[in-house]
Amino acid sequence: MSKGQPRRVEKPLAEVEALSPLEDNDEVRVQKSLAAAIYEHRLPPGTKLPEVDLARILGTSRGTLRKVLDRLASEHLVEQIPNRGAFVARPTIETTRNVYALRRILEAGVVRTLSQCNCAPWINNVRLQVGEEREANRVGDTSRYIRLAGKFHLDLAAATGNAALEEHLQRVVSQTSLMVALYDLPGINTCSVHEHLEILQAIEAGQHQEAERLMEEHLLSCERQLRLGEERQVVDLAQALGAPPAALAQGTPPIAAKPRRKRLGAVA
Amino acid sequence: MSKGQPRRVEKPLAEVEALSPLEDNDEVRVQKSLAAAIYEHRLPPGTKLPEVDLARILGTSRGTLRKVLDRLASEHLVEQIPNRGAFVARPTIETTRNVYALRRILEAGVVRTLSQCNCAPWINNVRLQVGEEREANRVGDTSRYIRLAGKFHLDLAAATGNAALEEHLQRVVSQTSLMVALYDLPGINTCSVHEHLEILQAIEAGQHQEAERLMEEHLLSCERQLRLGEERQVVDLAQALGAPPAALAQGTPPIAAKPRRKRLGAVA
DNA sequence: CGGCACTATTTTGAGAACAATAAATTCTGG
DNA sequence: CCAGAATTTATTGTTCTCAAAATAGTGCCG
Repeated sequence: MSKGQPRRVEKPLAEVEALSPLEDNDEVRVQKSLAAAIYEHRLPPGTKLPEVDLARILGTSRGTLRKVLDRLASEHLVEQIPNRGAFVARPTIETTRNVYALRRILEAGVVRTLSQCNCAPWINNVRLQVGEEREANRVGDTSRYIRLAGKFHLDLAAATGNAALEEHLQRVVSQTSLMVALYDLPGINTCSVHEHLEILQAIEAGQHQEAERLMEEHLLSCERQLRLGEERQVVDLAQALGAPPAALAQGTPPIAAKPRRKRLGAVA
Repeated sequence: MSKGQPRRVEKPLAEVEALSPLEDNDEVRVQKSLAAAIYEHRLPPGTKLPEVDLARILGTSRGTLRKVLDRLASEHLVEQIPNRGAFVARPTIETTRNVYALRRILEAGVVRTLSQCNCAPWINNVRLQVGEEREANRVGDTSRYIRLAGKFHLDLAAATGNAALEEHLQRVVSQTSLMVALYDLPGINTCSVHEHLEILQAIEAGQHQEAERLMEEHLLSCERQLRLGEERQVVDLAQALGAPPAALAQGTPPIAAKPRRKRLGAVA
């Protein structure tokens, strides 16, 4: 037989091969969209995330969206309440303190690791990005500023070449963004660009100890900018009464009802 | 109808209430089972995990098992290959080095944090457990020994009171178990009980620096016990040819085929 | 007029059936 | 007897449907 043509010819073969870095699978695309929206404060903590609406908005099926919500829940970016649905997470004050402490540990480790590497190739790129950071801050582009400020820390982690370290830091940095959204005073900006530059300088100069100290100090000052004294309820009320967000999140009610007690004795 | 009695009386109310801490949900039960089996080397790296079989064995539905596999994949305990299924993960040598480096960072942070706490209440319990550890090691109860050796590190993390730190360490410790299964020489035992005791001693004596140094040294020596020079393929062949596991994992072929190519959406 | 119980709607949770893909086997031709 | 291709089988992936739970709305009674 003429075997020049196997019978699979009708199968689309062009699109089967290249995929991973260029075009994204539906799942990862949806996950990135949602994670970015949460990270950049376009979806404030407590926002309800109804499955069908989100699926329609993001152009995917309910099943995949469900999977994405599960995964984001495992990263503590969303909370899932049984039979109630998913909400953008609202980390407690205690969690906030813990995560900042963890960040200090991780990022001190990053700086220490970097002190054994060659900084030359990447440090200039990072420095340029800090410039963009400053610019975004000046202009008032919050989303962009948040993204870049986080990217600074993640870039340092990436520069270590330790993918595991980078991944774990990614998680806590994402969580941190939620905490900033919850507890930060609106006018103040979290990461000081100046401190970022100082850290870079110390790294470049080979002053490990000093760089490590500066990083810990920087993270401490970030944490100190948060209002962690008050109860979470206060923040709720402020959000609920003070600012009707209207167009912020698509029509979502500004407060998420407290997960009522798990239905104890309904019948007395 | 007589409305004095609300109509919901016939609803079973006993089973509605208590659930969270005492009895486990199906999902978490299955996840714990699988994670424990992997952690304790009852399911060696590369083992195929077919959905229907596992679902039947663990007494759950395919859907929930699927969810559990997804979650374990996000913790890097299993690898998922599109259209091929899930396998117990086989971390590379590079990943192994990275994870050990991350453990050094995290656990040095644990010890540092502990130096600011009051050790009195918990340190005796931990010391008792190290005794059990030694006993399990002497008797040759591998599963128990693995569990206890890991538990030492996790207990220290738990003692810090930082849940986030504990959670992240949990992840890397679990991964470490896979690496030990892959790269450790069979006869040697990973965590030296003696070193654990030394670390406890230093913590109790308030010698922070020394405790931190001992911990890093301990983790370094754990990593050094692994054969990380050789390629992973060698280990594969050794497993495949040398030891027919038979009853180890239920009838699973000893090698996992190389992940071909990742797949794409495929819809034209 | 306010509170409570009931009904109805909406939303989530889970199972089952169906479709797609890769591996294994068998069949045919050289 | 071997090689290669087509079929068959087994396993995964997706979608759909149905049931359960919670919330919101409505009417009734105090």
